[in-house]
Amino acid sequence: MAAESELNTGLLLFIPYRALENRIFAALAEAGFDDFTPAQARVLQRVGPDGTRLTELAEQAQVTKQTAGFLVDQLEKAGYVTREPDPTDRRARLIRLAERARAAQPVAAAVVAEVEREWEEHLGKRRMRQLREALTVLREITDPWA
Amino acid sequence: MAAESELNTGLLLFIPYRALENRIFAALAEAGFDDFTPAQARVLQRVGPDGTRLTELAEQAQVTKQTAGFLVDQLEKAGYVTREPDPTDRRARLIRLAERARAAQPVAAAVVAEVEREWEEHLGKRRMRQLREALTVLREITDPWA
DNA sequence: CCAAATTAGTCAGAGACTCTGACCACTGTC
DNA sequence: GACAGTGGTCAGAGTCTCTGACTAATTTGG
Repeated sequence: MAAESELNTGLLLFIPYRALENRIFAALAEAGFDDFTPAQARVLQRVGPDGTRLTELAEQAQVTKQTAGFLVDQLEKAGYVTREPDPTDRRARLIRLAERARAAQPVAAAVVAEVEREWEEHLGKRRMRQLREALTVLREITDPWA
Repeated sequence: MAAESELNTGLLLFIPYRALENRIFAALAEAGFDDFTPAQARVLQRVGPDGTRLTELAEQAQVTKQTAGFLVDQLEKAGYVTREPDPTDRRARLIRLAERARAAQPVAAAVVAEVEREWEEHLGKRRMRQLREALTVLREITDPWA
């Protein structure tokens, strides 16, 4: 609610985050991956290589499992994920990345690499390293599930 | 879509941002300011001390002006903002903070200060300063409207 | 072993958010 | 003073998210 020269750290964190997200989204759309929404992407991003349970996705994305289920439905219809029974627990099902998601990964990774390179160029190697180090340490007390 | 030890910088930025936002939201709710939503808060946060036009709020919050108008309607009904004619342009109206928003500000500010103190304690003064400096410089190339 | 508590997920319904498209009122320019 | 541009609203639809209630499978305690 203020706009003095010293922004609060939260907004300072958010600004580059959103810039990166926008870039990724635009690049994916340009590459033909324009059939999913930001909300779906936030869930998709958290599907692990060996599959992930719905409840776990919901926790990490900080939504209810109903919401996560709804989003996974869309992603499944669009061919980005599959649902398979979890061999270790017959109540559960594992969400796995499908072909279309694996095709999108390199595109997203390339943009992330490109943006990080731009940032490093602007900040300088030293400050970029300091930024990542500080954020990594900060994660210890701000990441509720890790 | 990956979970190696080295997270991409975007996620690293997002984790503490969300942690801070959650803290602010919880504190405001506990203080009785529980009658607004996150989406409304993101708009409210951007109302300047001398009032701000709807279009400007929309740009900064990265939503359409229709969406911003919808959110301002809610905030107005809940007593957080007022709409007044802009003396310099009869098409425009200035959104201004109302009493209830001014009452909430110190609560939010206190939480931000508290969280920043915790972060500084965990990171150390030096790394905290480096973090803020890097983010401030990064803003130069990631903040589209500033 | 079995009853109770817990956990994984779904279904139903409602509210909140966001968009596109169409539109009106005012401003600034030539 | 027409006209392109800007500030804002109205209408309608699609998306996201939640609460509450429920089923099925697992885990726990006696």
